[in-house]
Amino acid sequence: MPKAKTRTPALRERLLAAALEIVERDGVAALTARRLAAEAGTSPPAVYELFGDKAGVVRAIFFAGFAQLGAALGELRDGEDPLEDLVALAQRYRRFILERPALAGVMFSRPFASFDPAPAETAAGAAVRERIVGAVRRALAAGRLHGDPTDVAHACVALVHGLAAAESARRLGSSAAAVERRWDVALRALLRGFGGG
Amino acid sequence: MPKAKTRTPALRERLLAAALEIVERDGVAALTARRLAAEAGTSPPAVYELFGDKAGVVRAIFFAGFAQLGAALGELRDGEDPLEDLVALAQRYRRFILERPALAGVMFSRPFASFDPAPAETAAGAAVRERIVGAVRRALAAGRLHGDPTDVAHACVALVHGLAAAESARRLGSSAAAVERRWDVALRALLRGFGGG
DNA sequence: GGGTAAATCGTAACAGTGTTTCGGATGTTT
DNA sequence: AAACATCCGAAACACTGTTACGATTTACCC
Repeated sequence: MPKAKTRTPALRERLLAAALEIVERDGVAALTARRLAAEAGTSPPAVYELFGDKAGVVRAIFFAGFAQLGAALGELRDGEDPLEDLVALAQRYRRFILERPALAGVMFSRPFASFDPAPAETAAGAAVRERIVGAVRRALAAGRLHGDPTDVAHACVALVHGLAAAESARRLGSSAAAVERRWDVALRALLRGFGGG
Repeated sequence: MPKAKTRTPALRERLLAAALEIVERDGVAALTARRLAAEAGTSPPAVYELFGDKAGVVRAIFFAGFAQLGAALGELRDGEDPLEDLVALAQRYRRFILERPALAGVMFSRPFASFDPAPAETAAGAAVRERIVGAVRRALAAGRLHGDPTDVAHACVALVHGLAAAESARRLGSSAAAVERRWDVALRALLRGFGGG
């Protein structure tokens, strides 16, 4: 038999952690196969065995980012007012972008890429979407919103995603106060339009 | 004296046209200095003399994209109902993004960290912003909407981007009718939330 | 006209990238 | 100890952004 394998799932996790660190420390441009391998104490071919290609590394970062965002949203507890829960979700969403700008850049950098129909990509954001959709459903059940649940949920998710992408590209305004106000104004307007107070 | 210069503004325009074609045909990853130079019948150093560096080429595409979007929106004529004008603008915006996903990707993602879209978009997107904010202002003047025009415009644009991202990821619904309805429902809810009837 | 000088162009080079090959190292088995 | 199967990473390959520099072309001057 051969010698013991070191290119294991454990090494994959170490590489992914190193990749996230490189991206957050030096930006996505600094993420190269050689640097990543060195940072994790291995060699470039290991990266290719474990991730396929460089796009695979970026894809893994993309997944990890949405997983972390989903976890952050999951920490929020449901309150009395489902509408305020939705606002709180949006605020947490925004805080994530502010705290991890480089990671958010990777997550929102391919806005309309004519991706190959990648079901995995949509799976990445499933937890995030689920959280928002759940709050919408509760608001509908409480009579605070009206309309088709799926339509309302899609609209809310789209607006939050659009605001996140805009802020991540620094396109939502120059002053922090203006950006924050725009999140609030936009979200409350949409909720009001769906019958919310 | 020297020989006649060929790296003129005219060549710059030919290069820019070739760059747009490459991006739309093969994606932004296929845009390399050598390919671009070959496509325009010149050599790589010409690209660097006329655009500075590769980021300069991308920046030029960014500007050209907003000019084209501004022209597309400019073709729409004002109607009687400012709210319907806004809906029509959104639909045209949507069509642009879906018809030219690669170009839209360059325009609405942050291609380079050193390239801050905020001030650049101020210059490039002037016509676009003018068109949307103008329609919002008319709606405000007609008493059909309420709020800060810039805030309202940003909210509309964010929603449009979010819906476009969802649609191009095939996440907005399976049937064309459902997708269409969701665009309409979401947009009209937002306008309603801003005081539109 | 011939020679000089200036200015332009594109070839070729440099460093660094993603990616793959392959020879040597490693451990197991007989 | 010898044979063997397997794994790893140094090195190679094609390509990238970018730049230095020699070849080439033109205008001018004597």
